[in-house]
Amino acid sequence: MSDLLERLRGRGWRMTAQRRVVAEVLDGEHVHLTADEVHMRAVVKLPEISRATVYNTLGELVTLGEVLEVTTDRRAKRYDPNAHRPHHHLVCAGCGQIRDVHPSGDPLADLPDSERFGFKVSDVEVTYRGLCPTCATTA
Amino acid sequence: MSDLLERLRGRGWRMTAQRRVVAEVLDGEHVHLTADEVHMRAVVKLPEISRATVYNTLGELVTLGEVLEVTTDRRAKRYDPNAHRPHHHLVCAGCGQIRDVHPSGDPLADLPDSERFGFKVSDVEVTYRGLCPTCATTA
DNA sequence: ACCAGAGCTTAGACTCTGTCTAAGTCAATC
DNA sequence: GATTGACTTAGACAGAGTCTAAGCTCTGGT
Ligand SMILES: [Mn+2]
Ligand SMILES: [Mn+2]
Ligand SMILES: [Zn+2]
Ligand SMILES: [Zn+2]
Repeated sequence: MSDLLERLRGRGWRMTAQRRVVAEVLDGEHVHLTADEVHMRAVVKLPEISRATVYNTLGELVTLGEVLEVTTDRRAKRYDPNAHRPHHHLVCAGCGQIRDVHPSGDPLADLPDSERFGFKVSDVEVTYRGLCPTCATTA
Repeated sequence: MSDLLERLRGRGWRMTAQRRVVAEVLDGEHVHLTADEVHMRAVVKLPEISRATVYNTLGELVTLGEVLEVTTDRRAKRYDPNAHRPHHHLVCAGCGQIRDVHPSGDPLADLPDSERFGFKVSDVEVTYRGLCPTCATTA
């Protein structure tokens, strides 16, 4: 993802300090940050960056397919820089941490035509839920 | 689900007009309503019922396992009275409608131990996304 | 049947995410 | 270096849900 900035420039993006910093934050952390977490980390590098710009930039990156949105609950959306290798997620119901997982099997193939109701099905998300080792023992 | 009220009484619930009405709304409609939609329908039967009570009652029903929460986007959560037959969901990206689907295969079995990171995995949600026949042609 | 009181309901304030707006700033081009 | 349209900003706004404090009511015990 280090060539993200190049790809963006190629798409006609103005290269601003703000966009660079948001890209750096996502590049550095292969985790699933909320917009406010991205903002907090961006502020360290560029104190005057605004919340609105972080939201705008994240939205643009999602539209470009460079970052995925992950919604596992009604709390804040999380932004996933691992957009280029398909995967699913395992979420701890206790602490909310998210891990990337790669199940075997193809859930799209598991949906027979008779269960598609004429929909053009284009995507499937699988969310596993459970308790991480820490939360399981602290329960 | 018509014996829902009985089960709830058995669990020590006080039987109030408000709870009865919420249960009736969910019983009557095998669809996926938002809390505000439940409230609107409840108000028809019991005009003074409050939004807070609808939220409280839905939350209790979810805790008891009588109703499922379905979060397919960042809009309002939806409440699913079909809690006793496992199923997954197919969501139209255009109009937001939700259908119950029953894929073959068991996604839980498809998650190898090496991909569980020591989690106690208890549940899996599969969300198919696509366009319904109407939205696919109107696109 | 009546009472006490725990449990339930209510209105509205509040929180949390995220979006929008209008004014100011700046990167890219000339 | 000037121009200009894209970008950024602060803060207002909105939607969904939670919380609170006060009042009401269901239920069990008498
Ligand atoms: Mn991920
Ligand atoms: Mn359902
Ligand atoms: Zn945990
Ligand atoms: Zn549709």
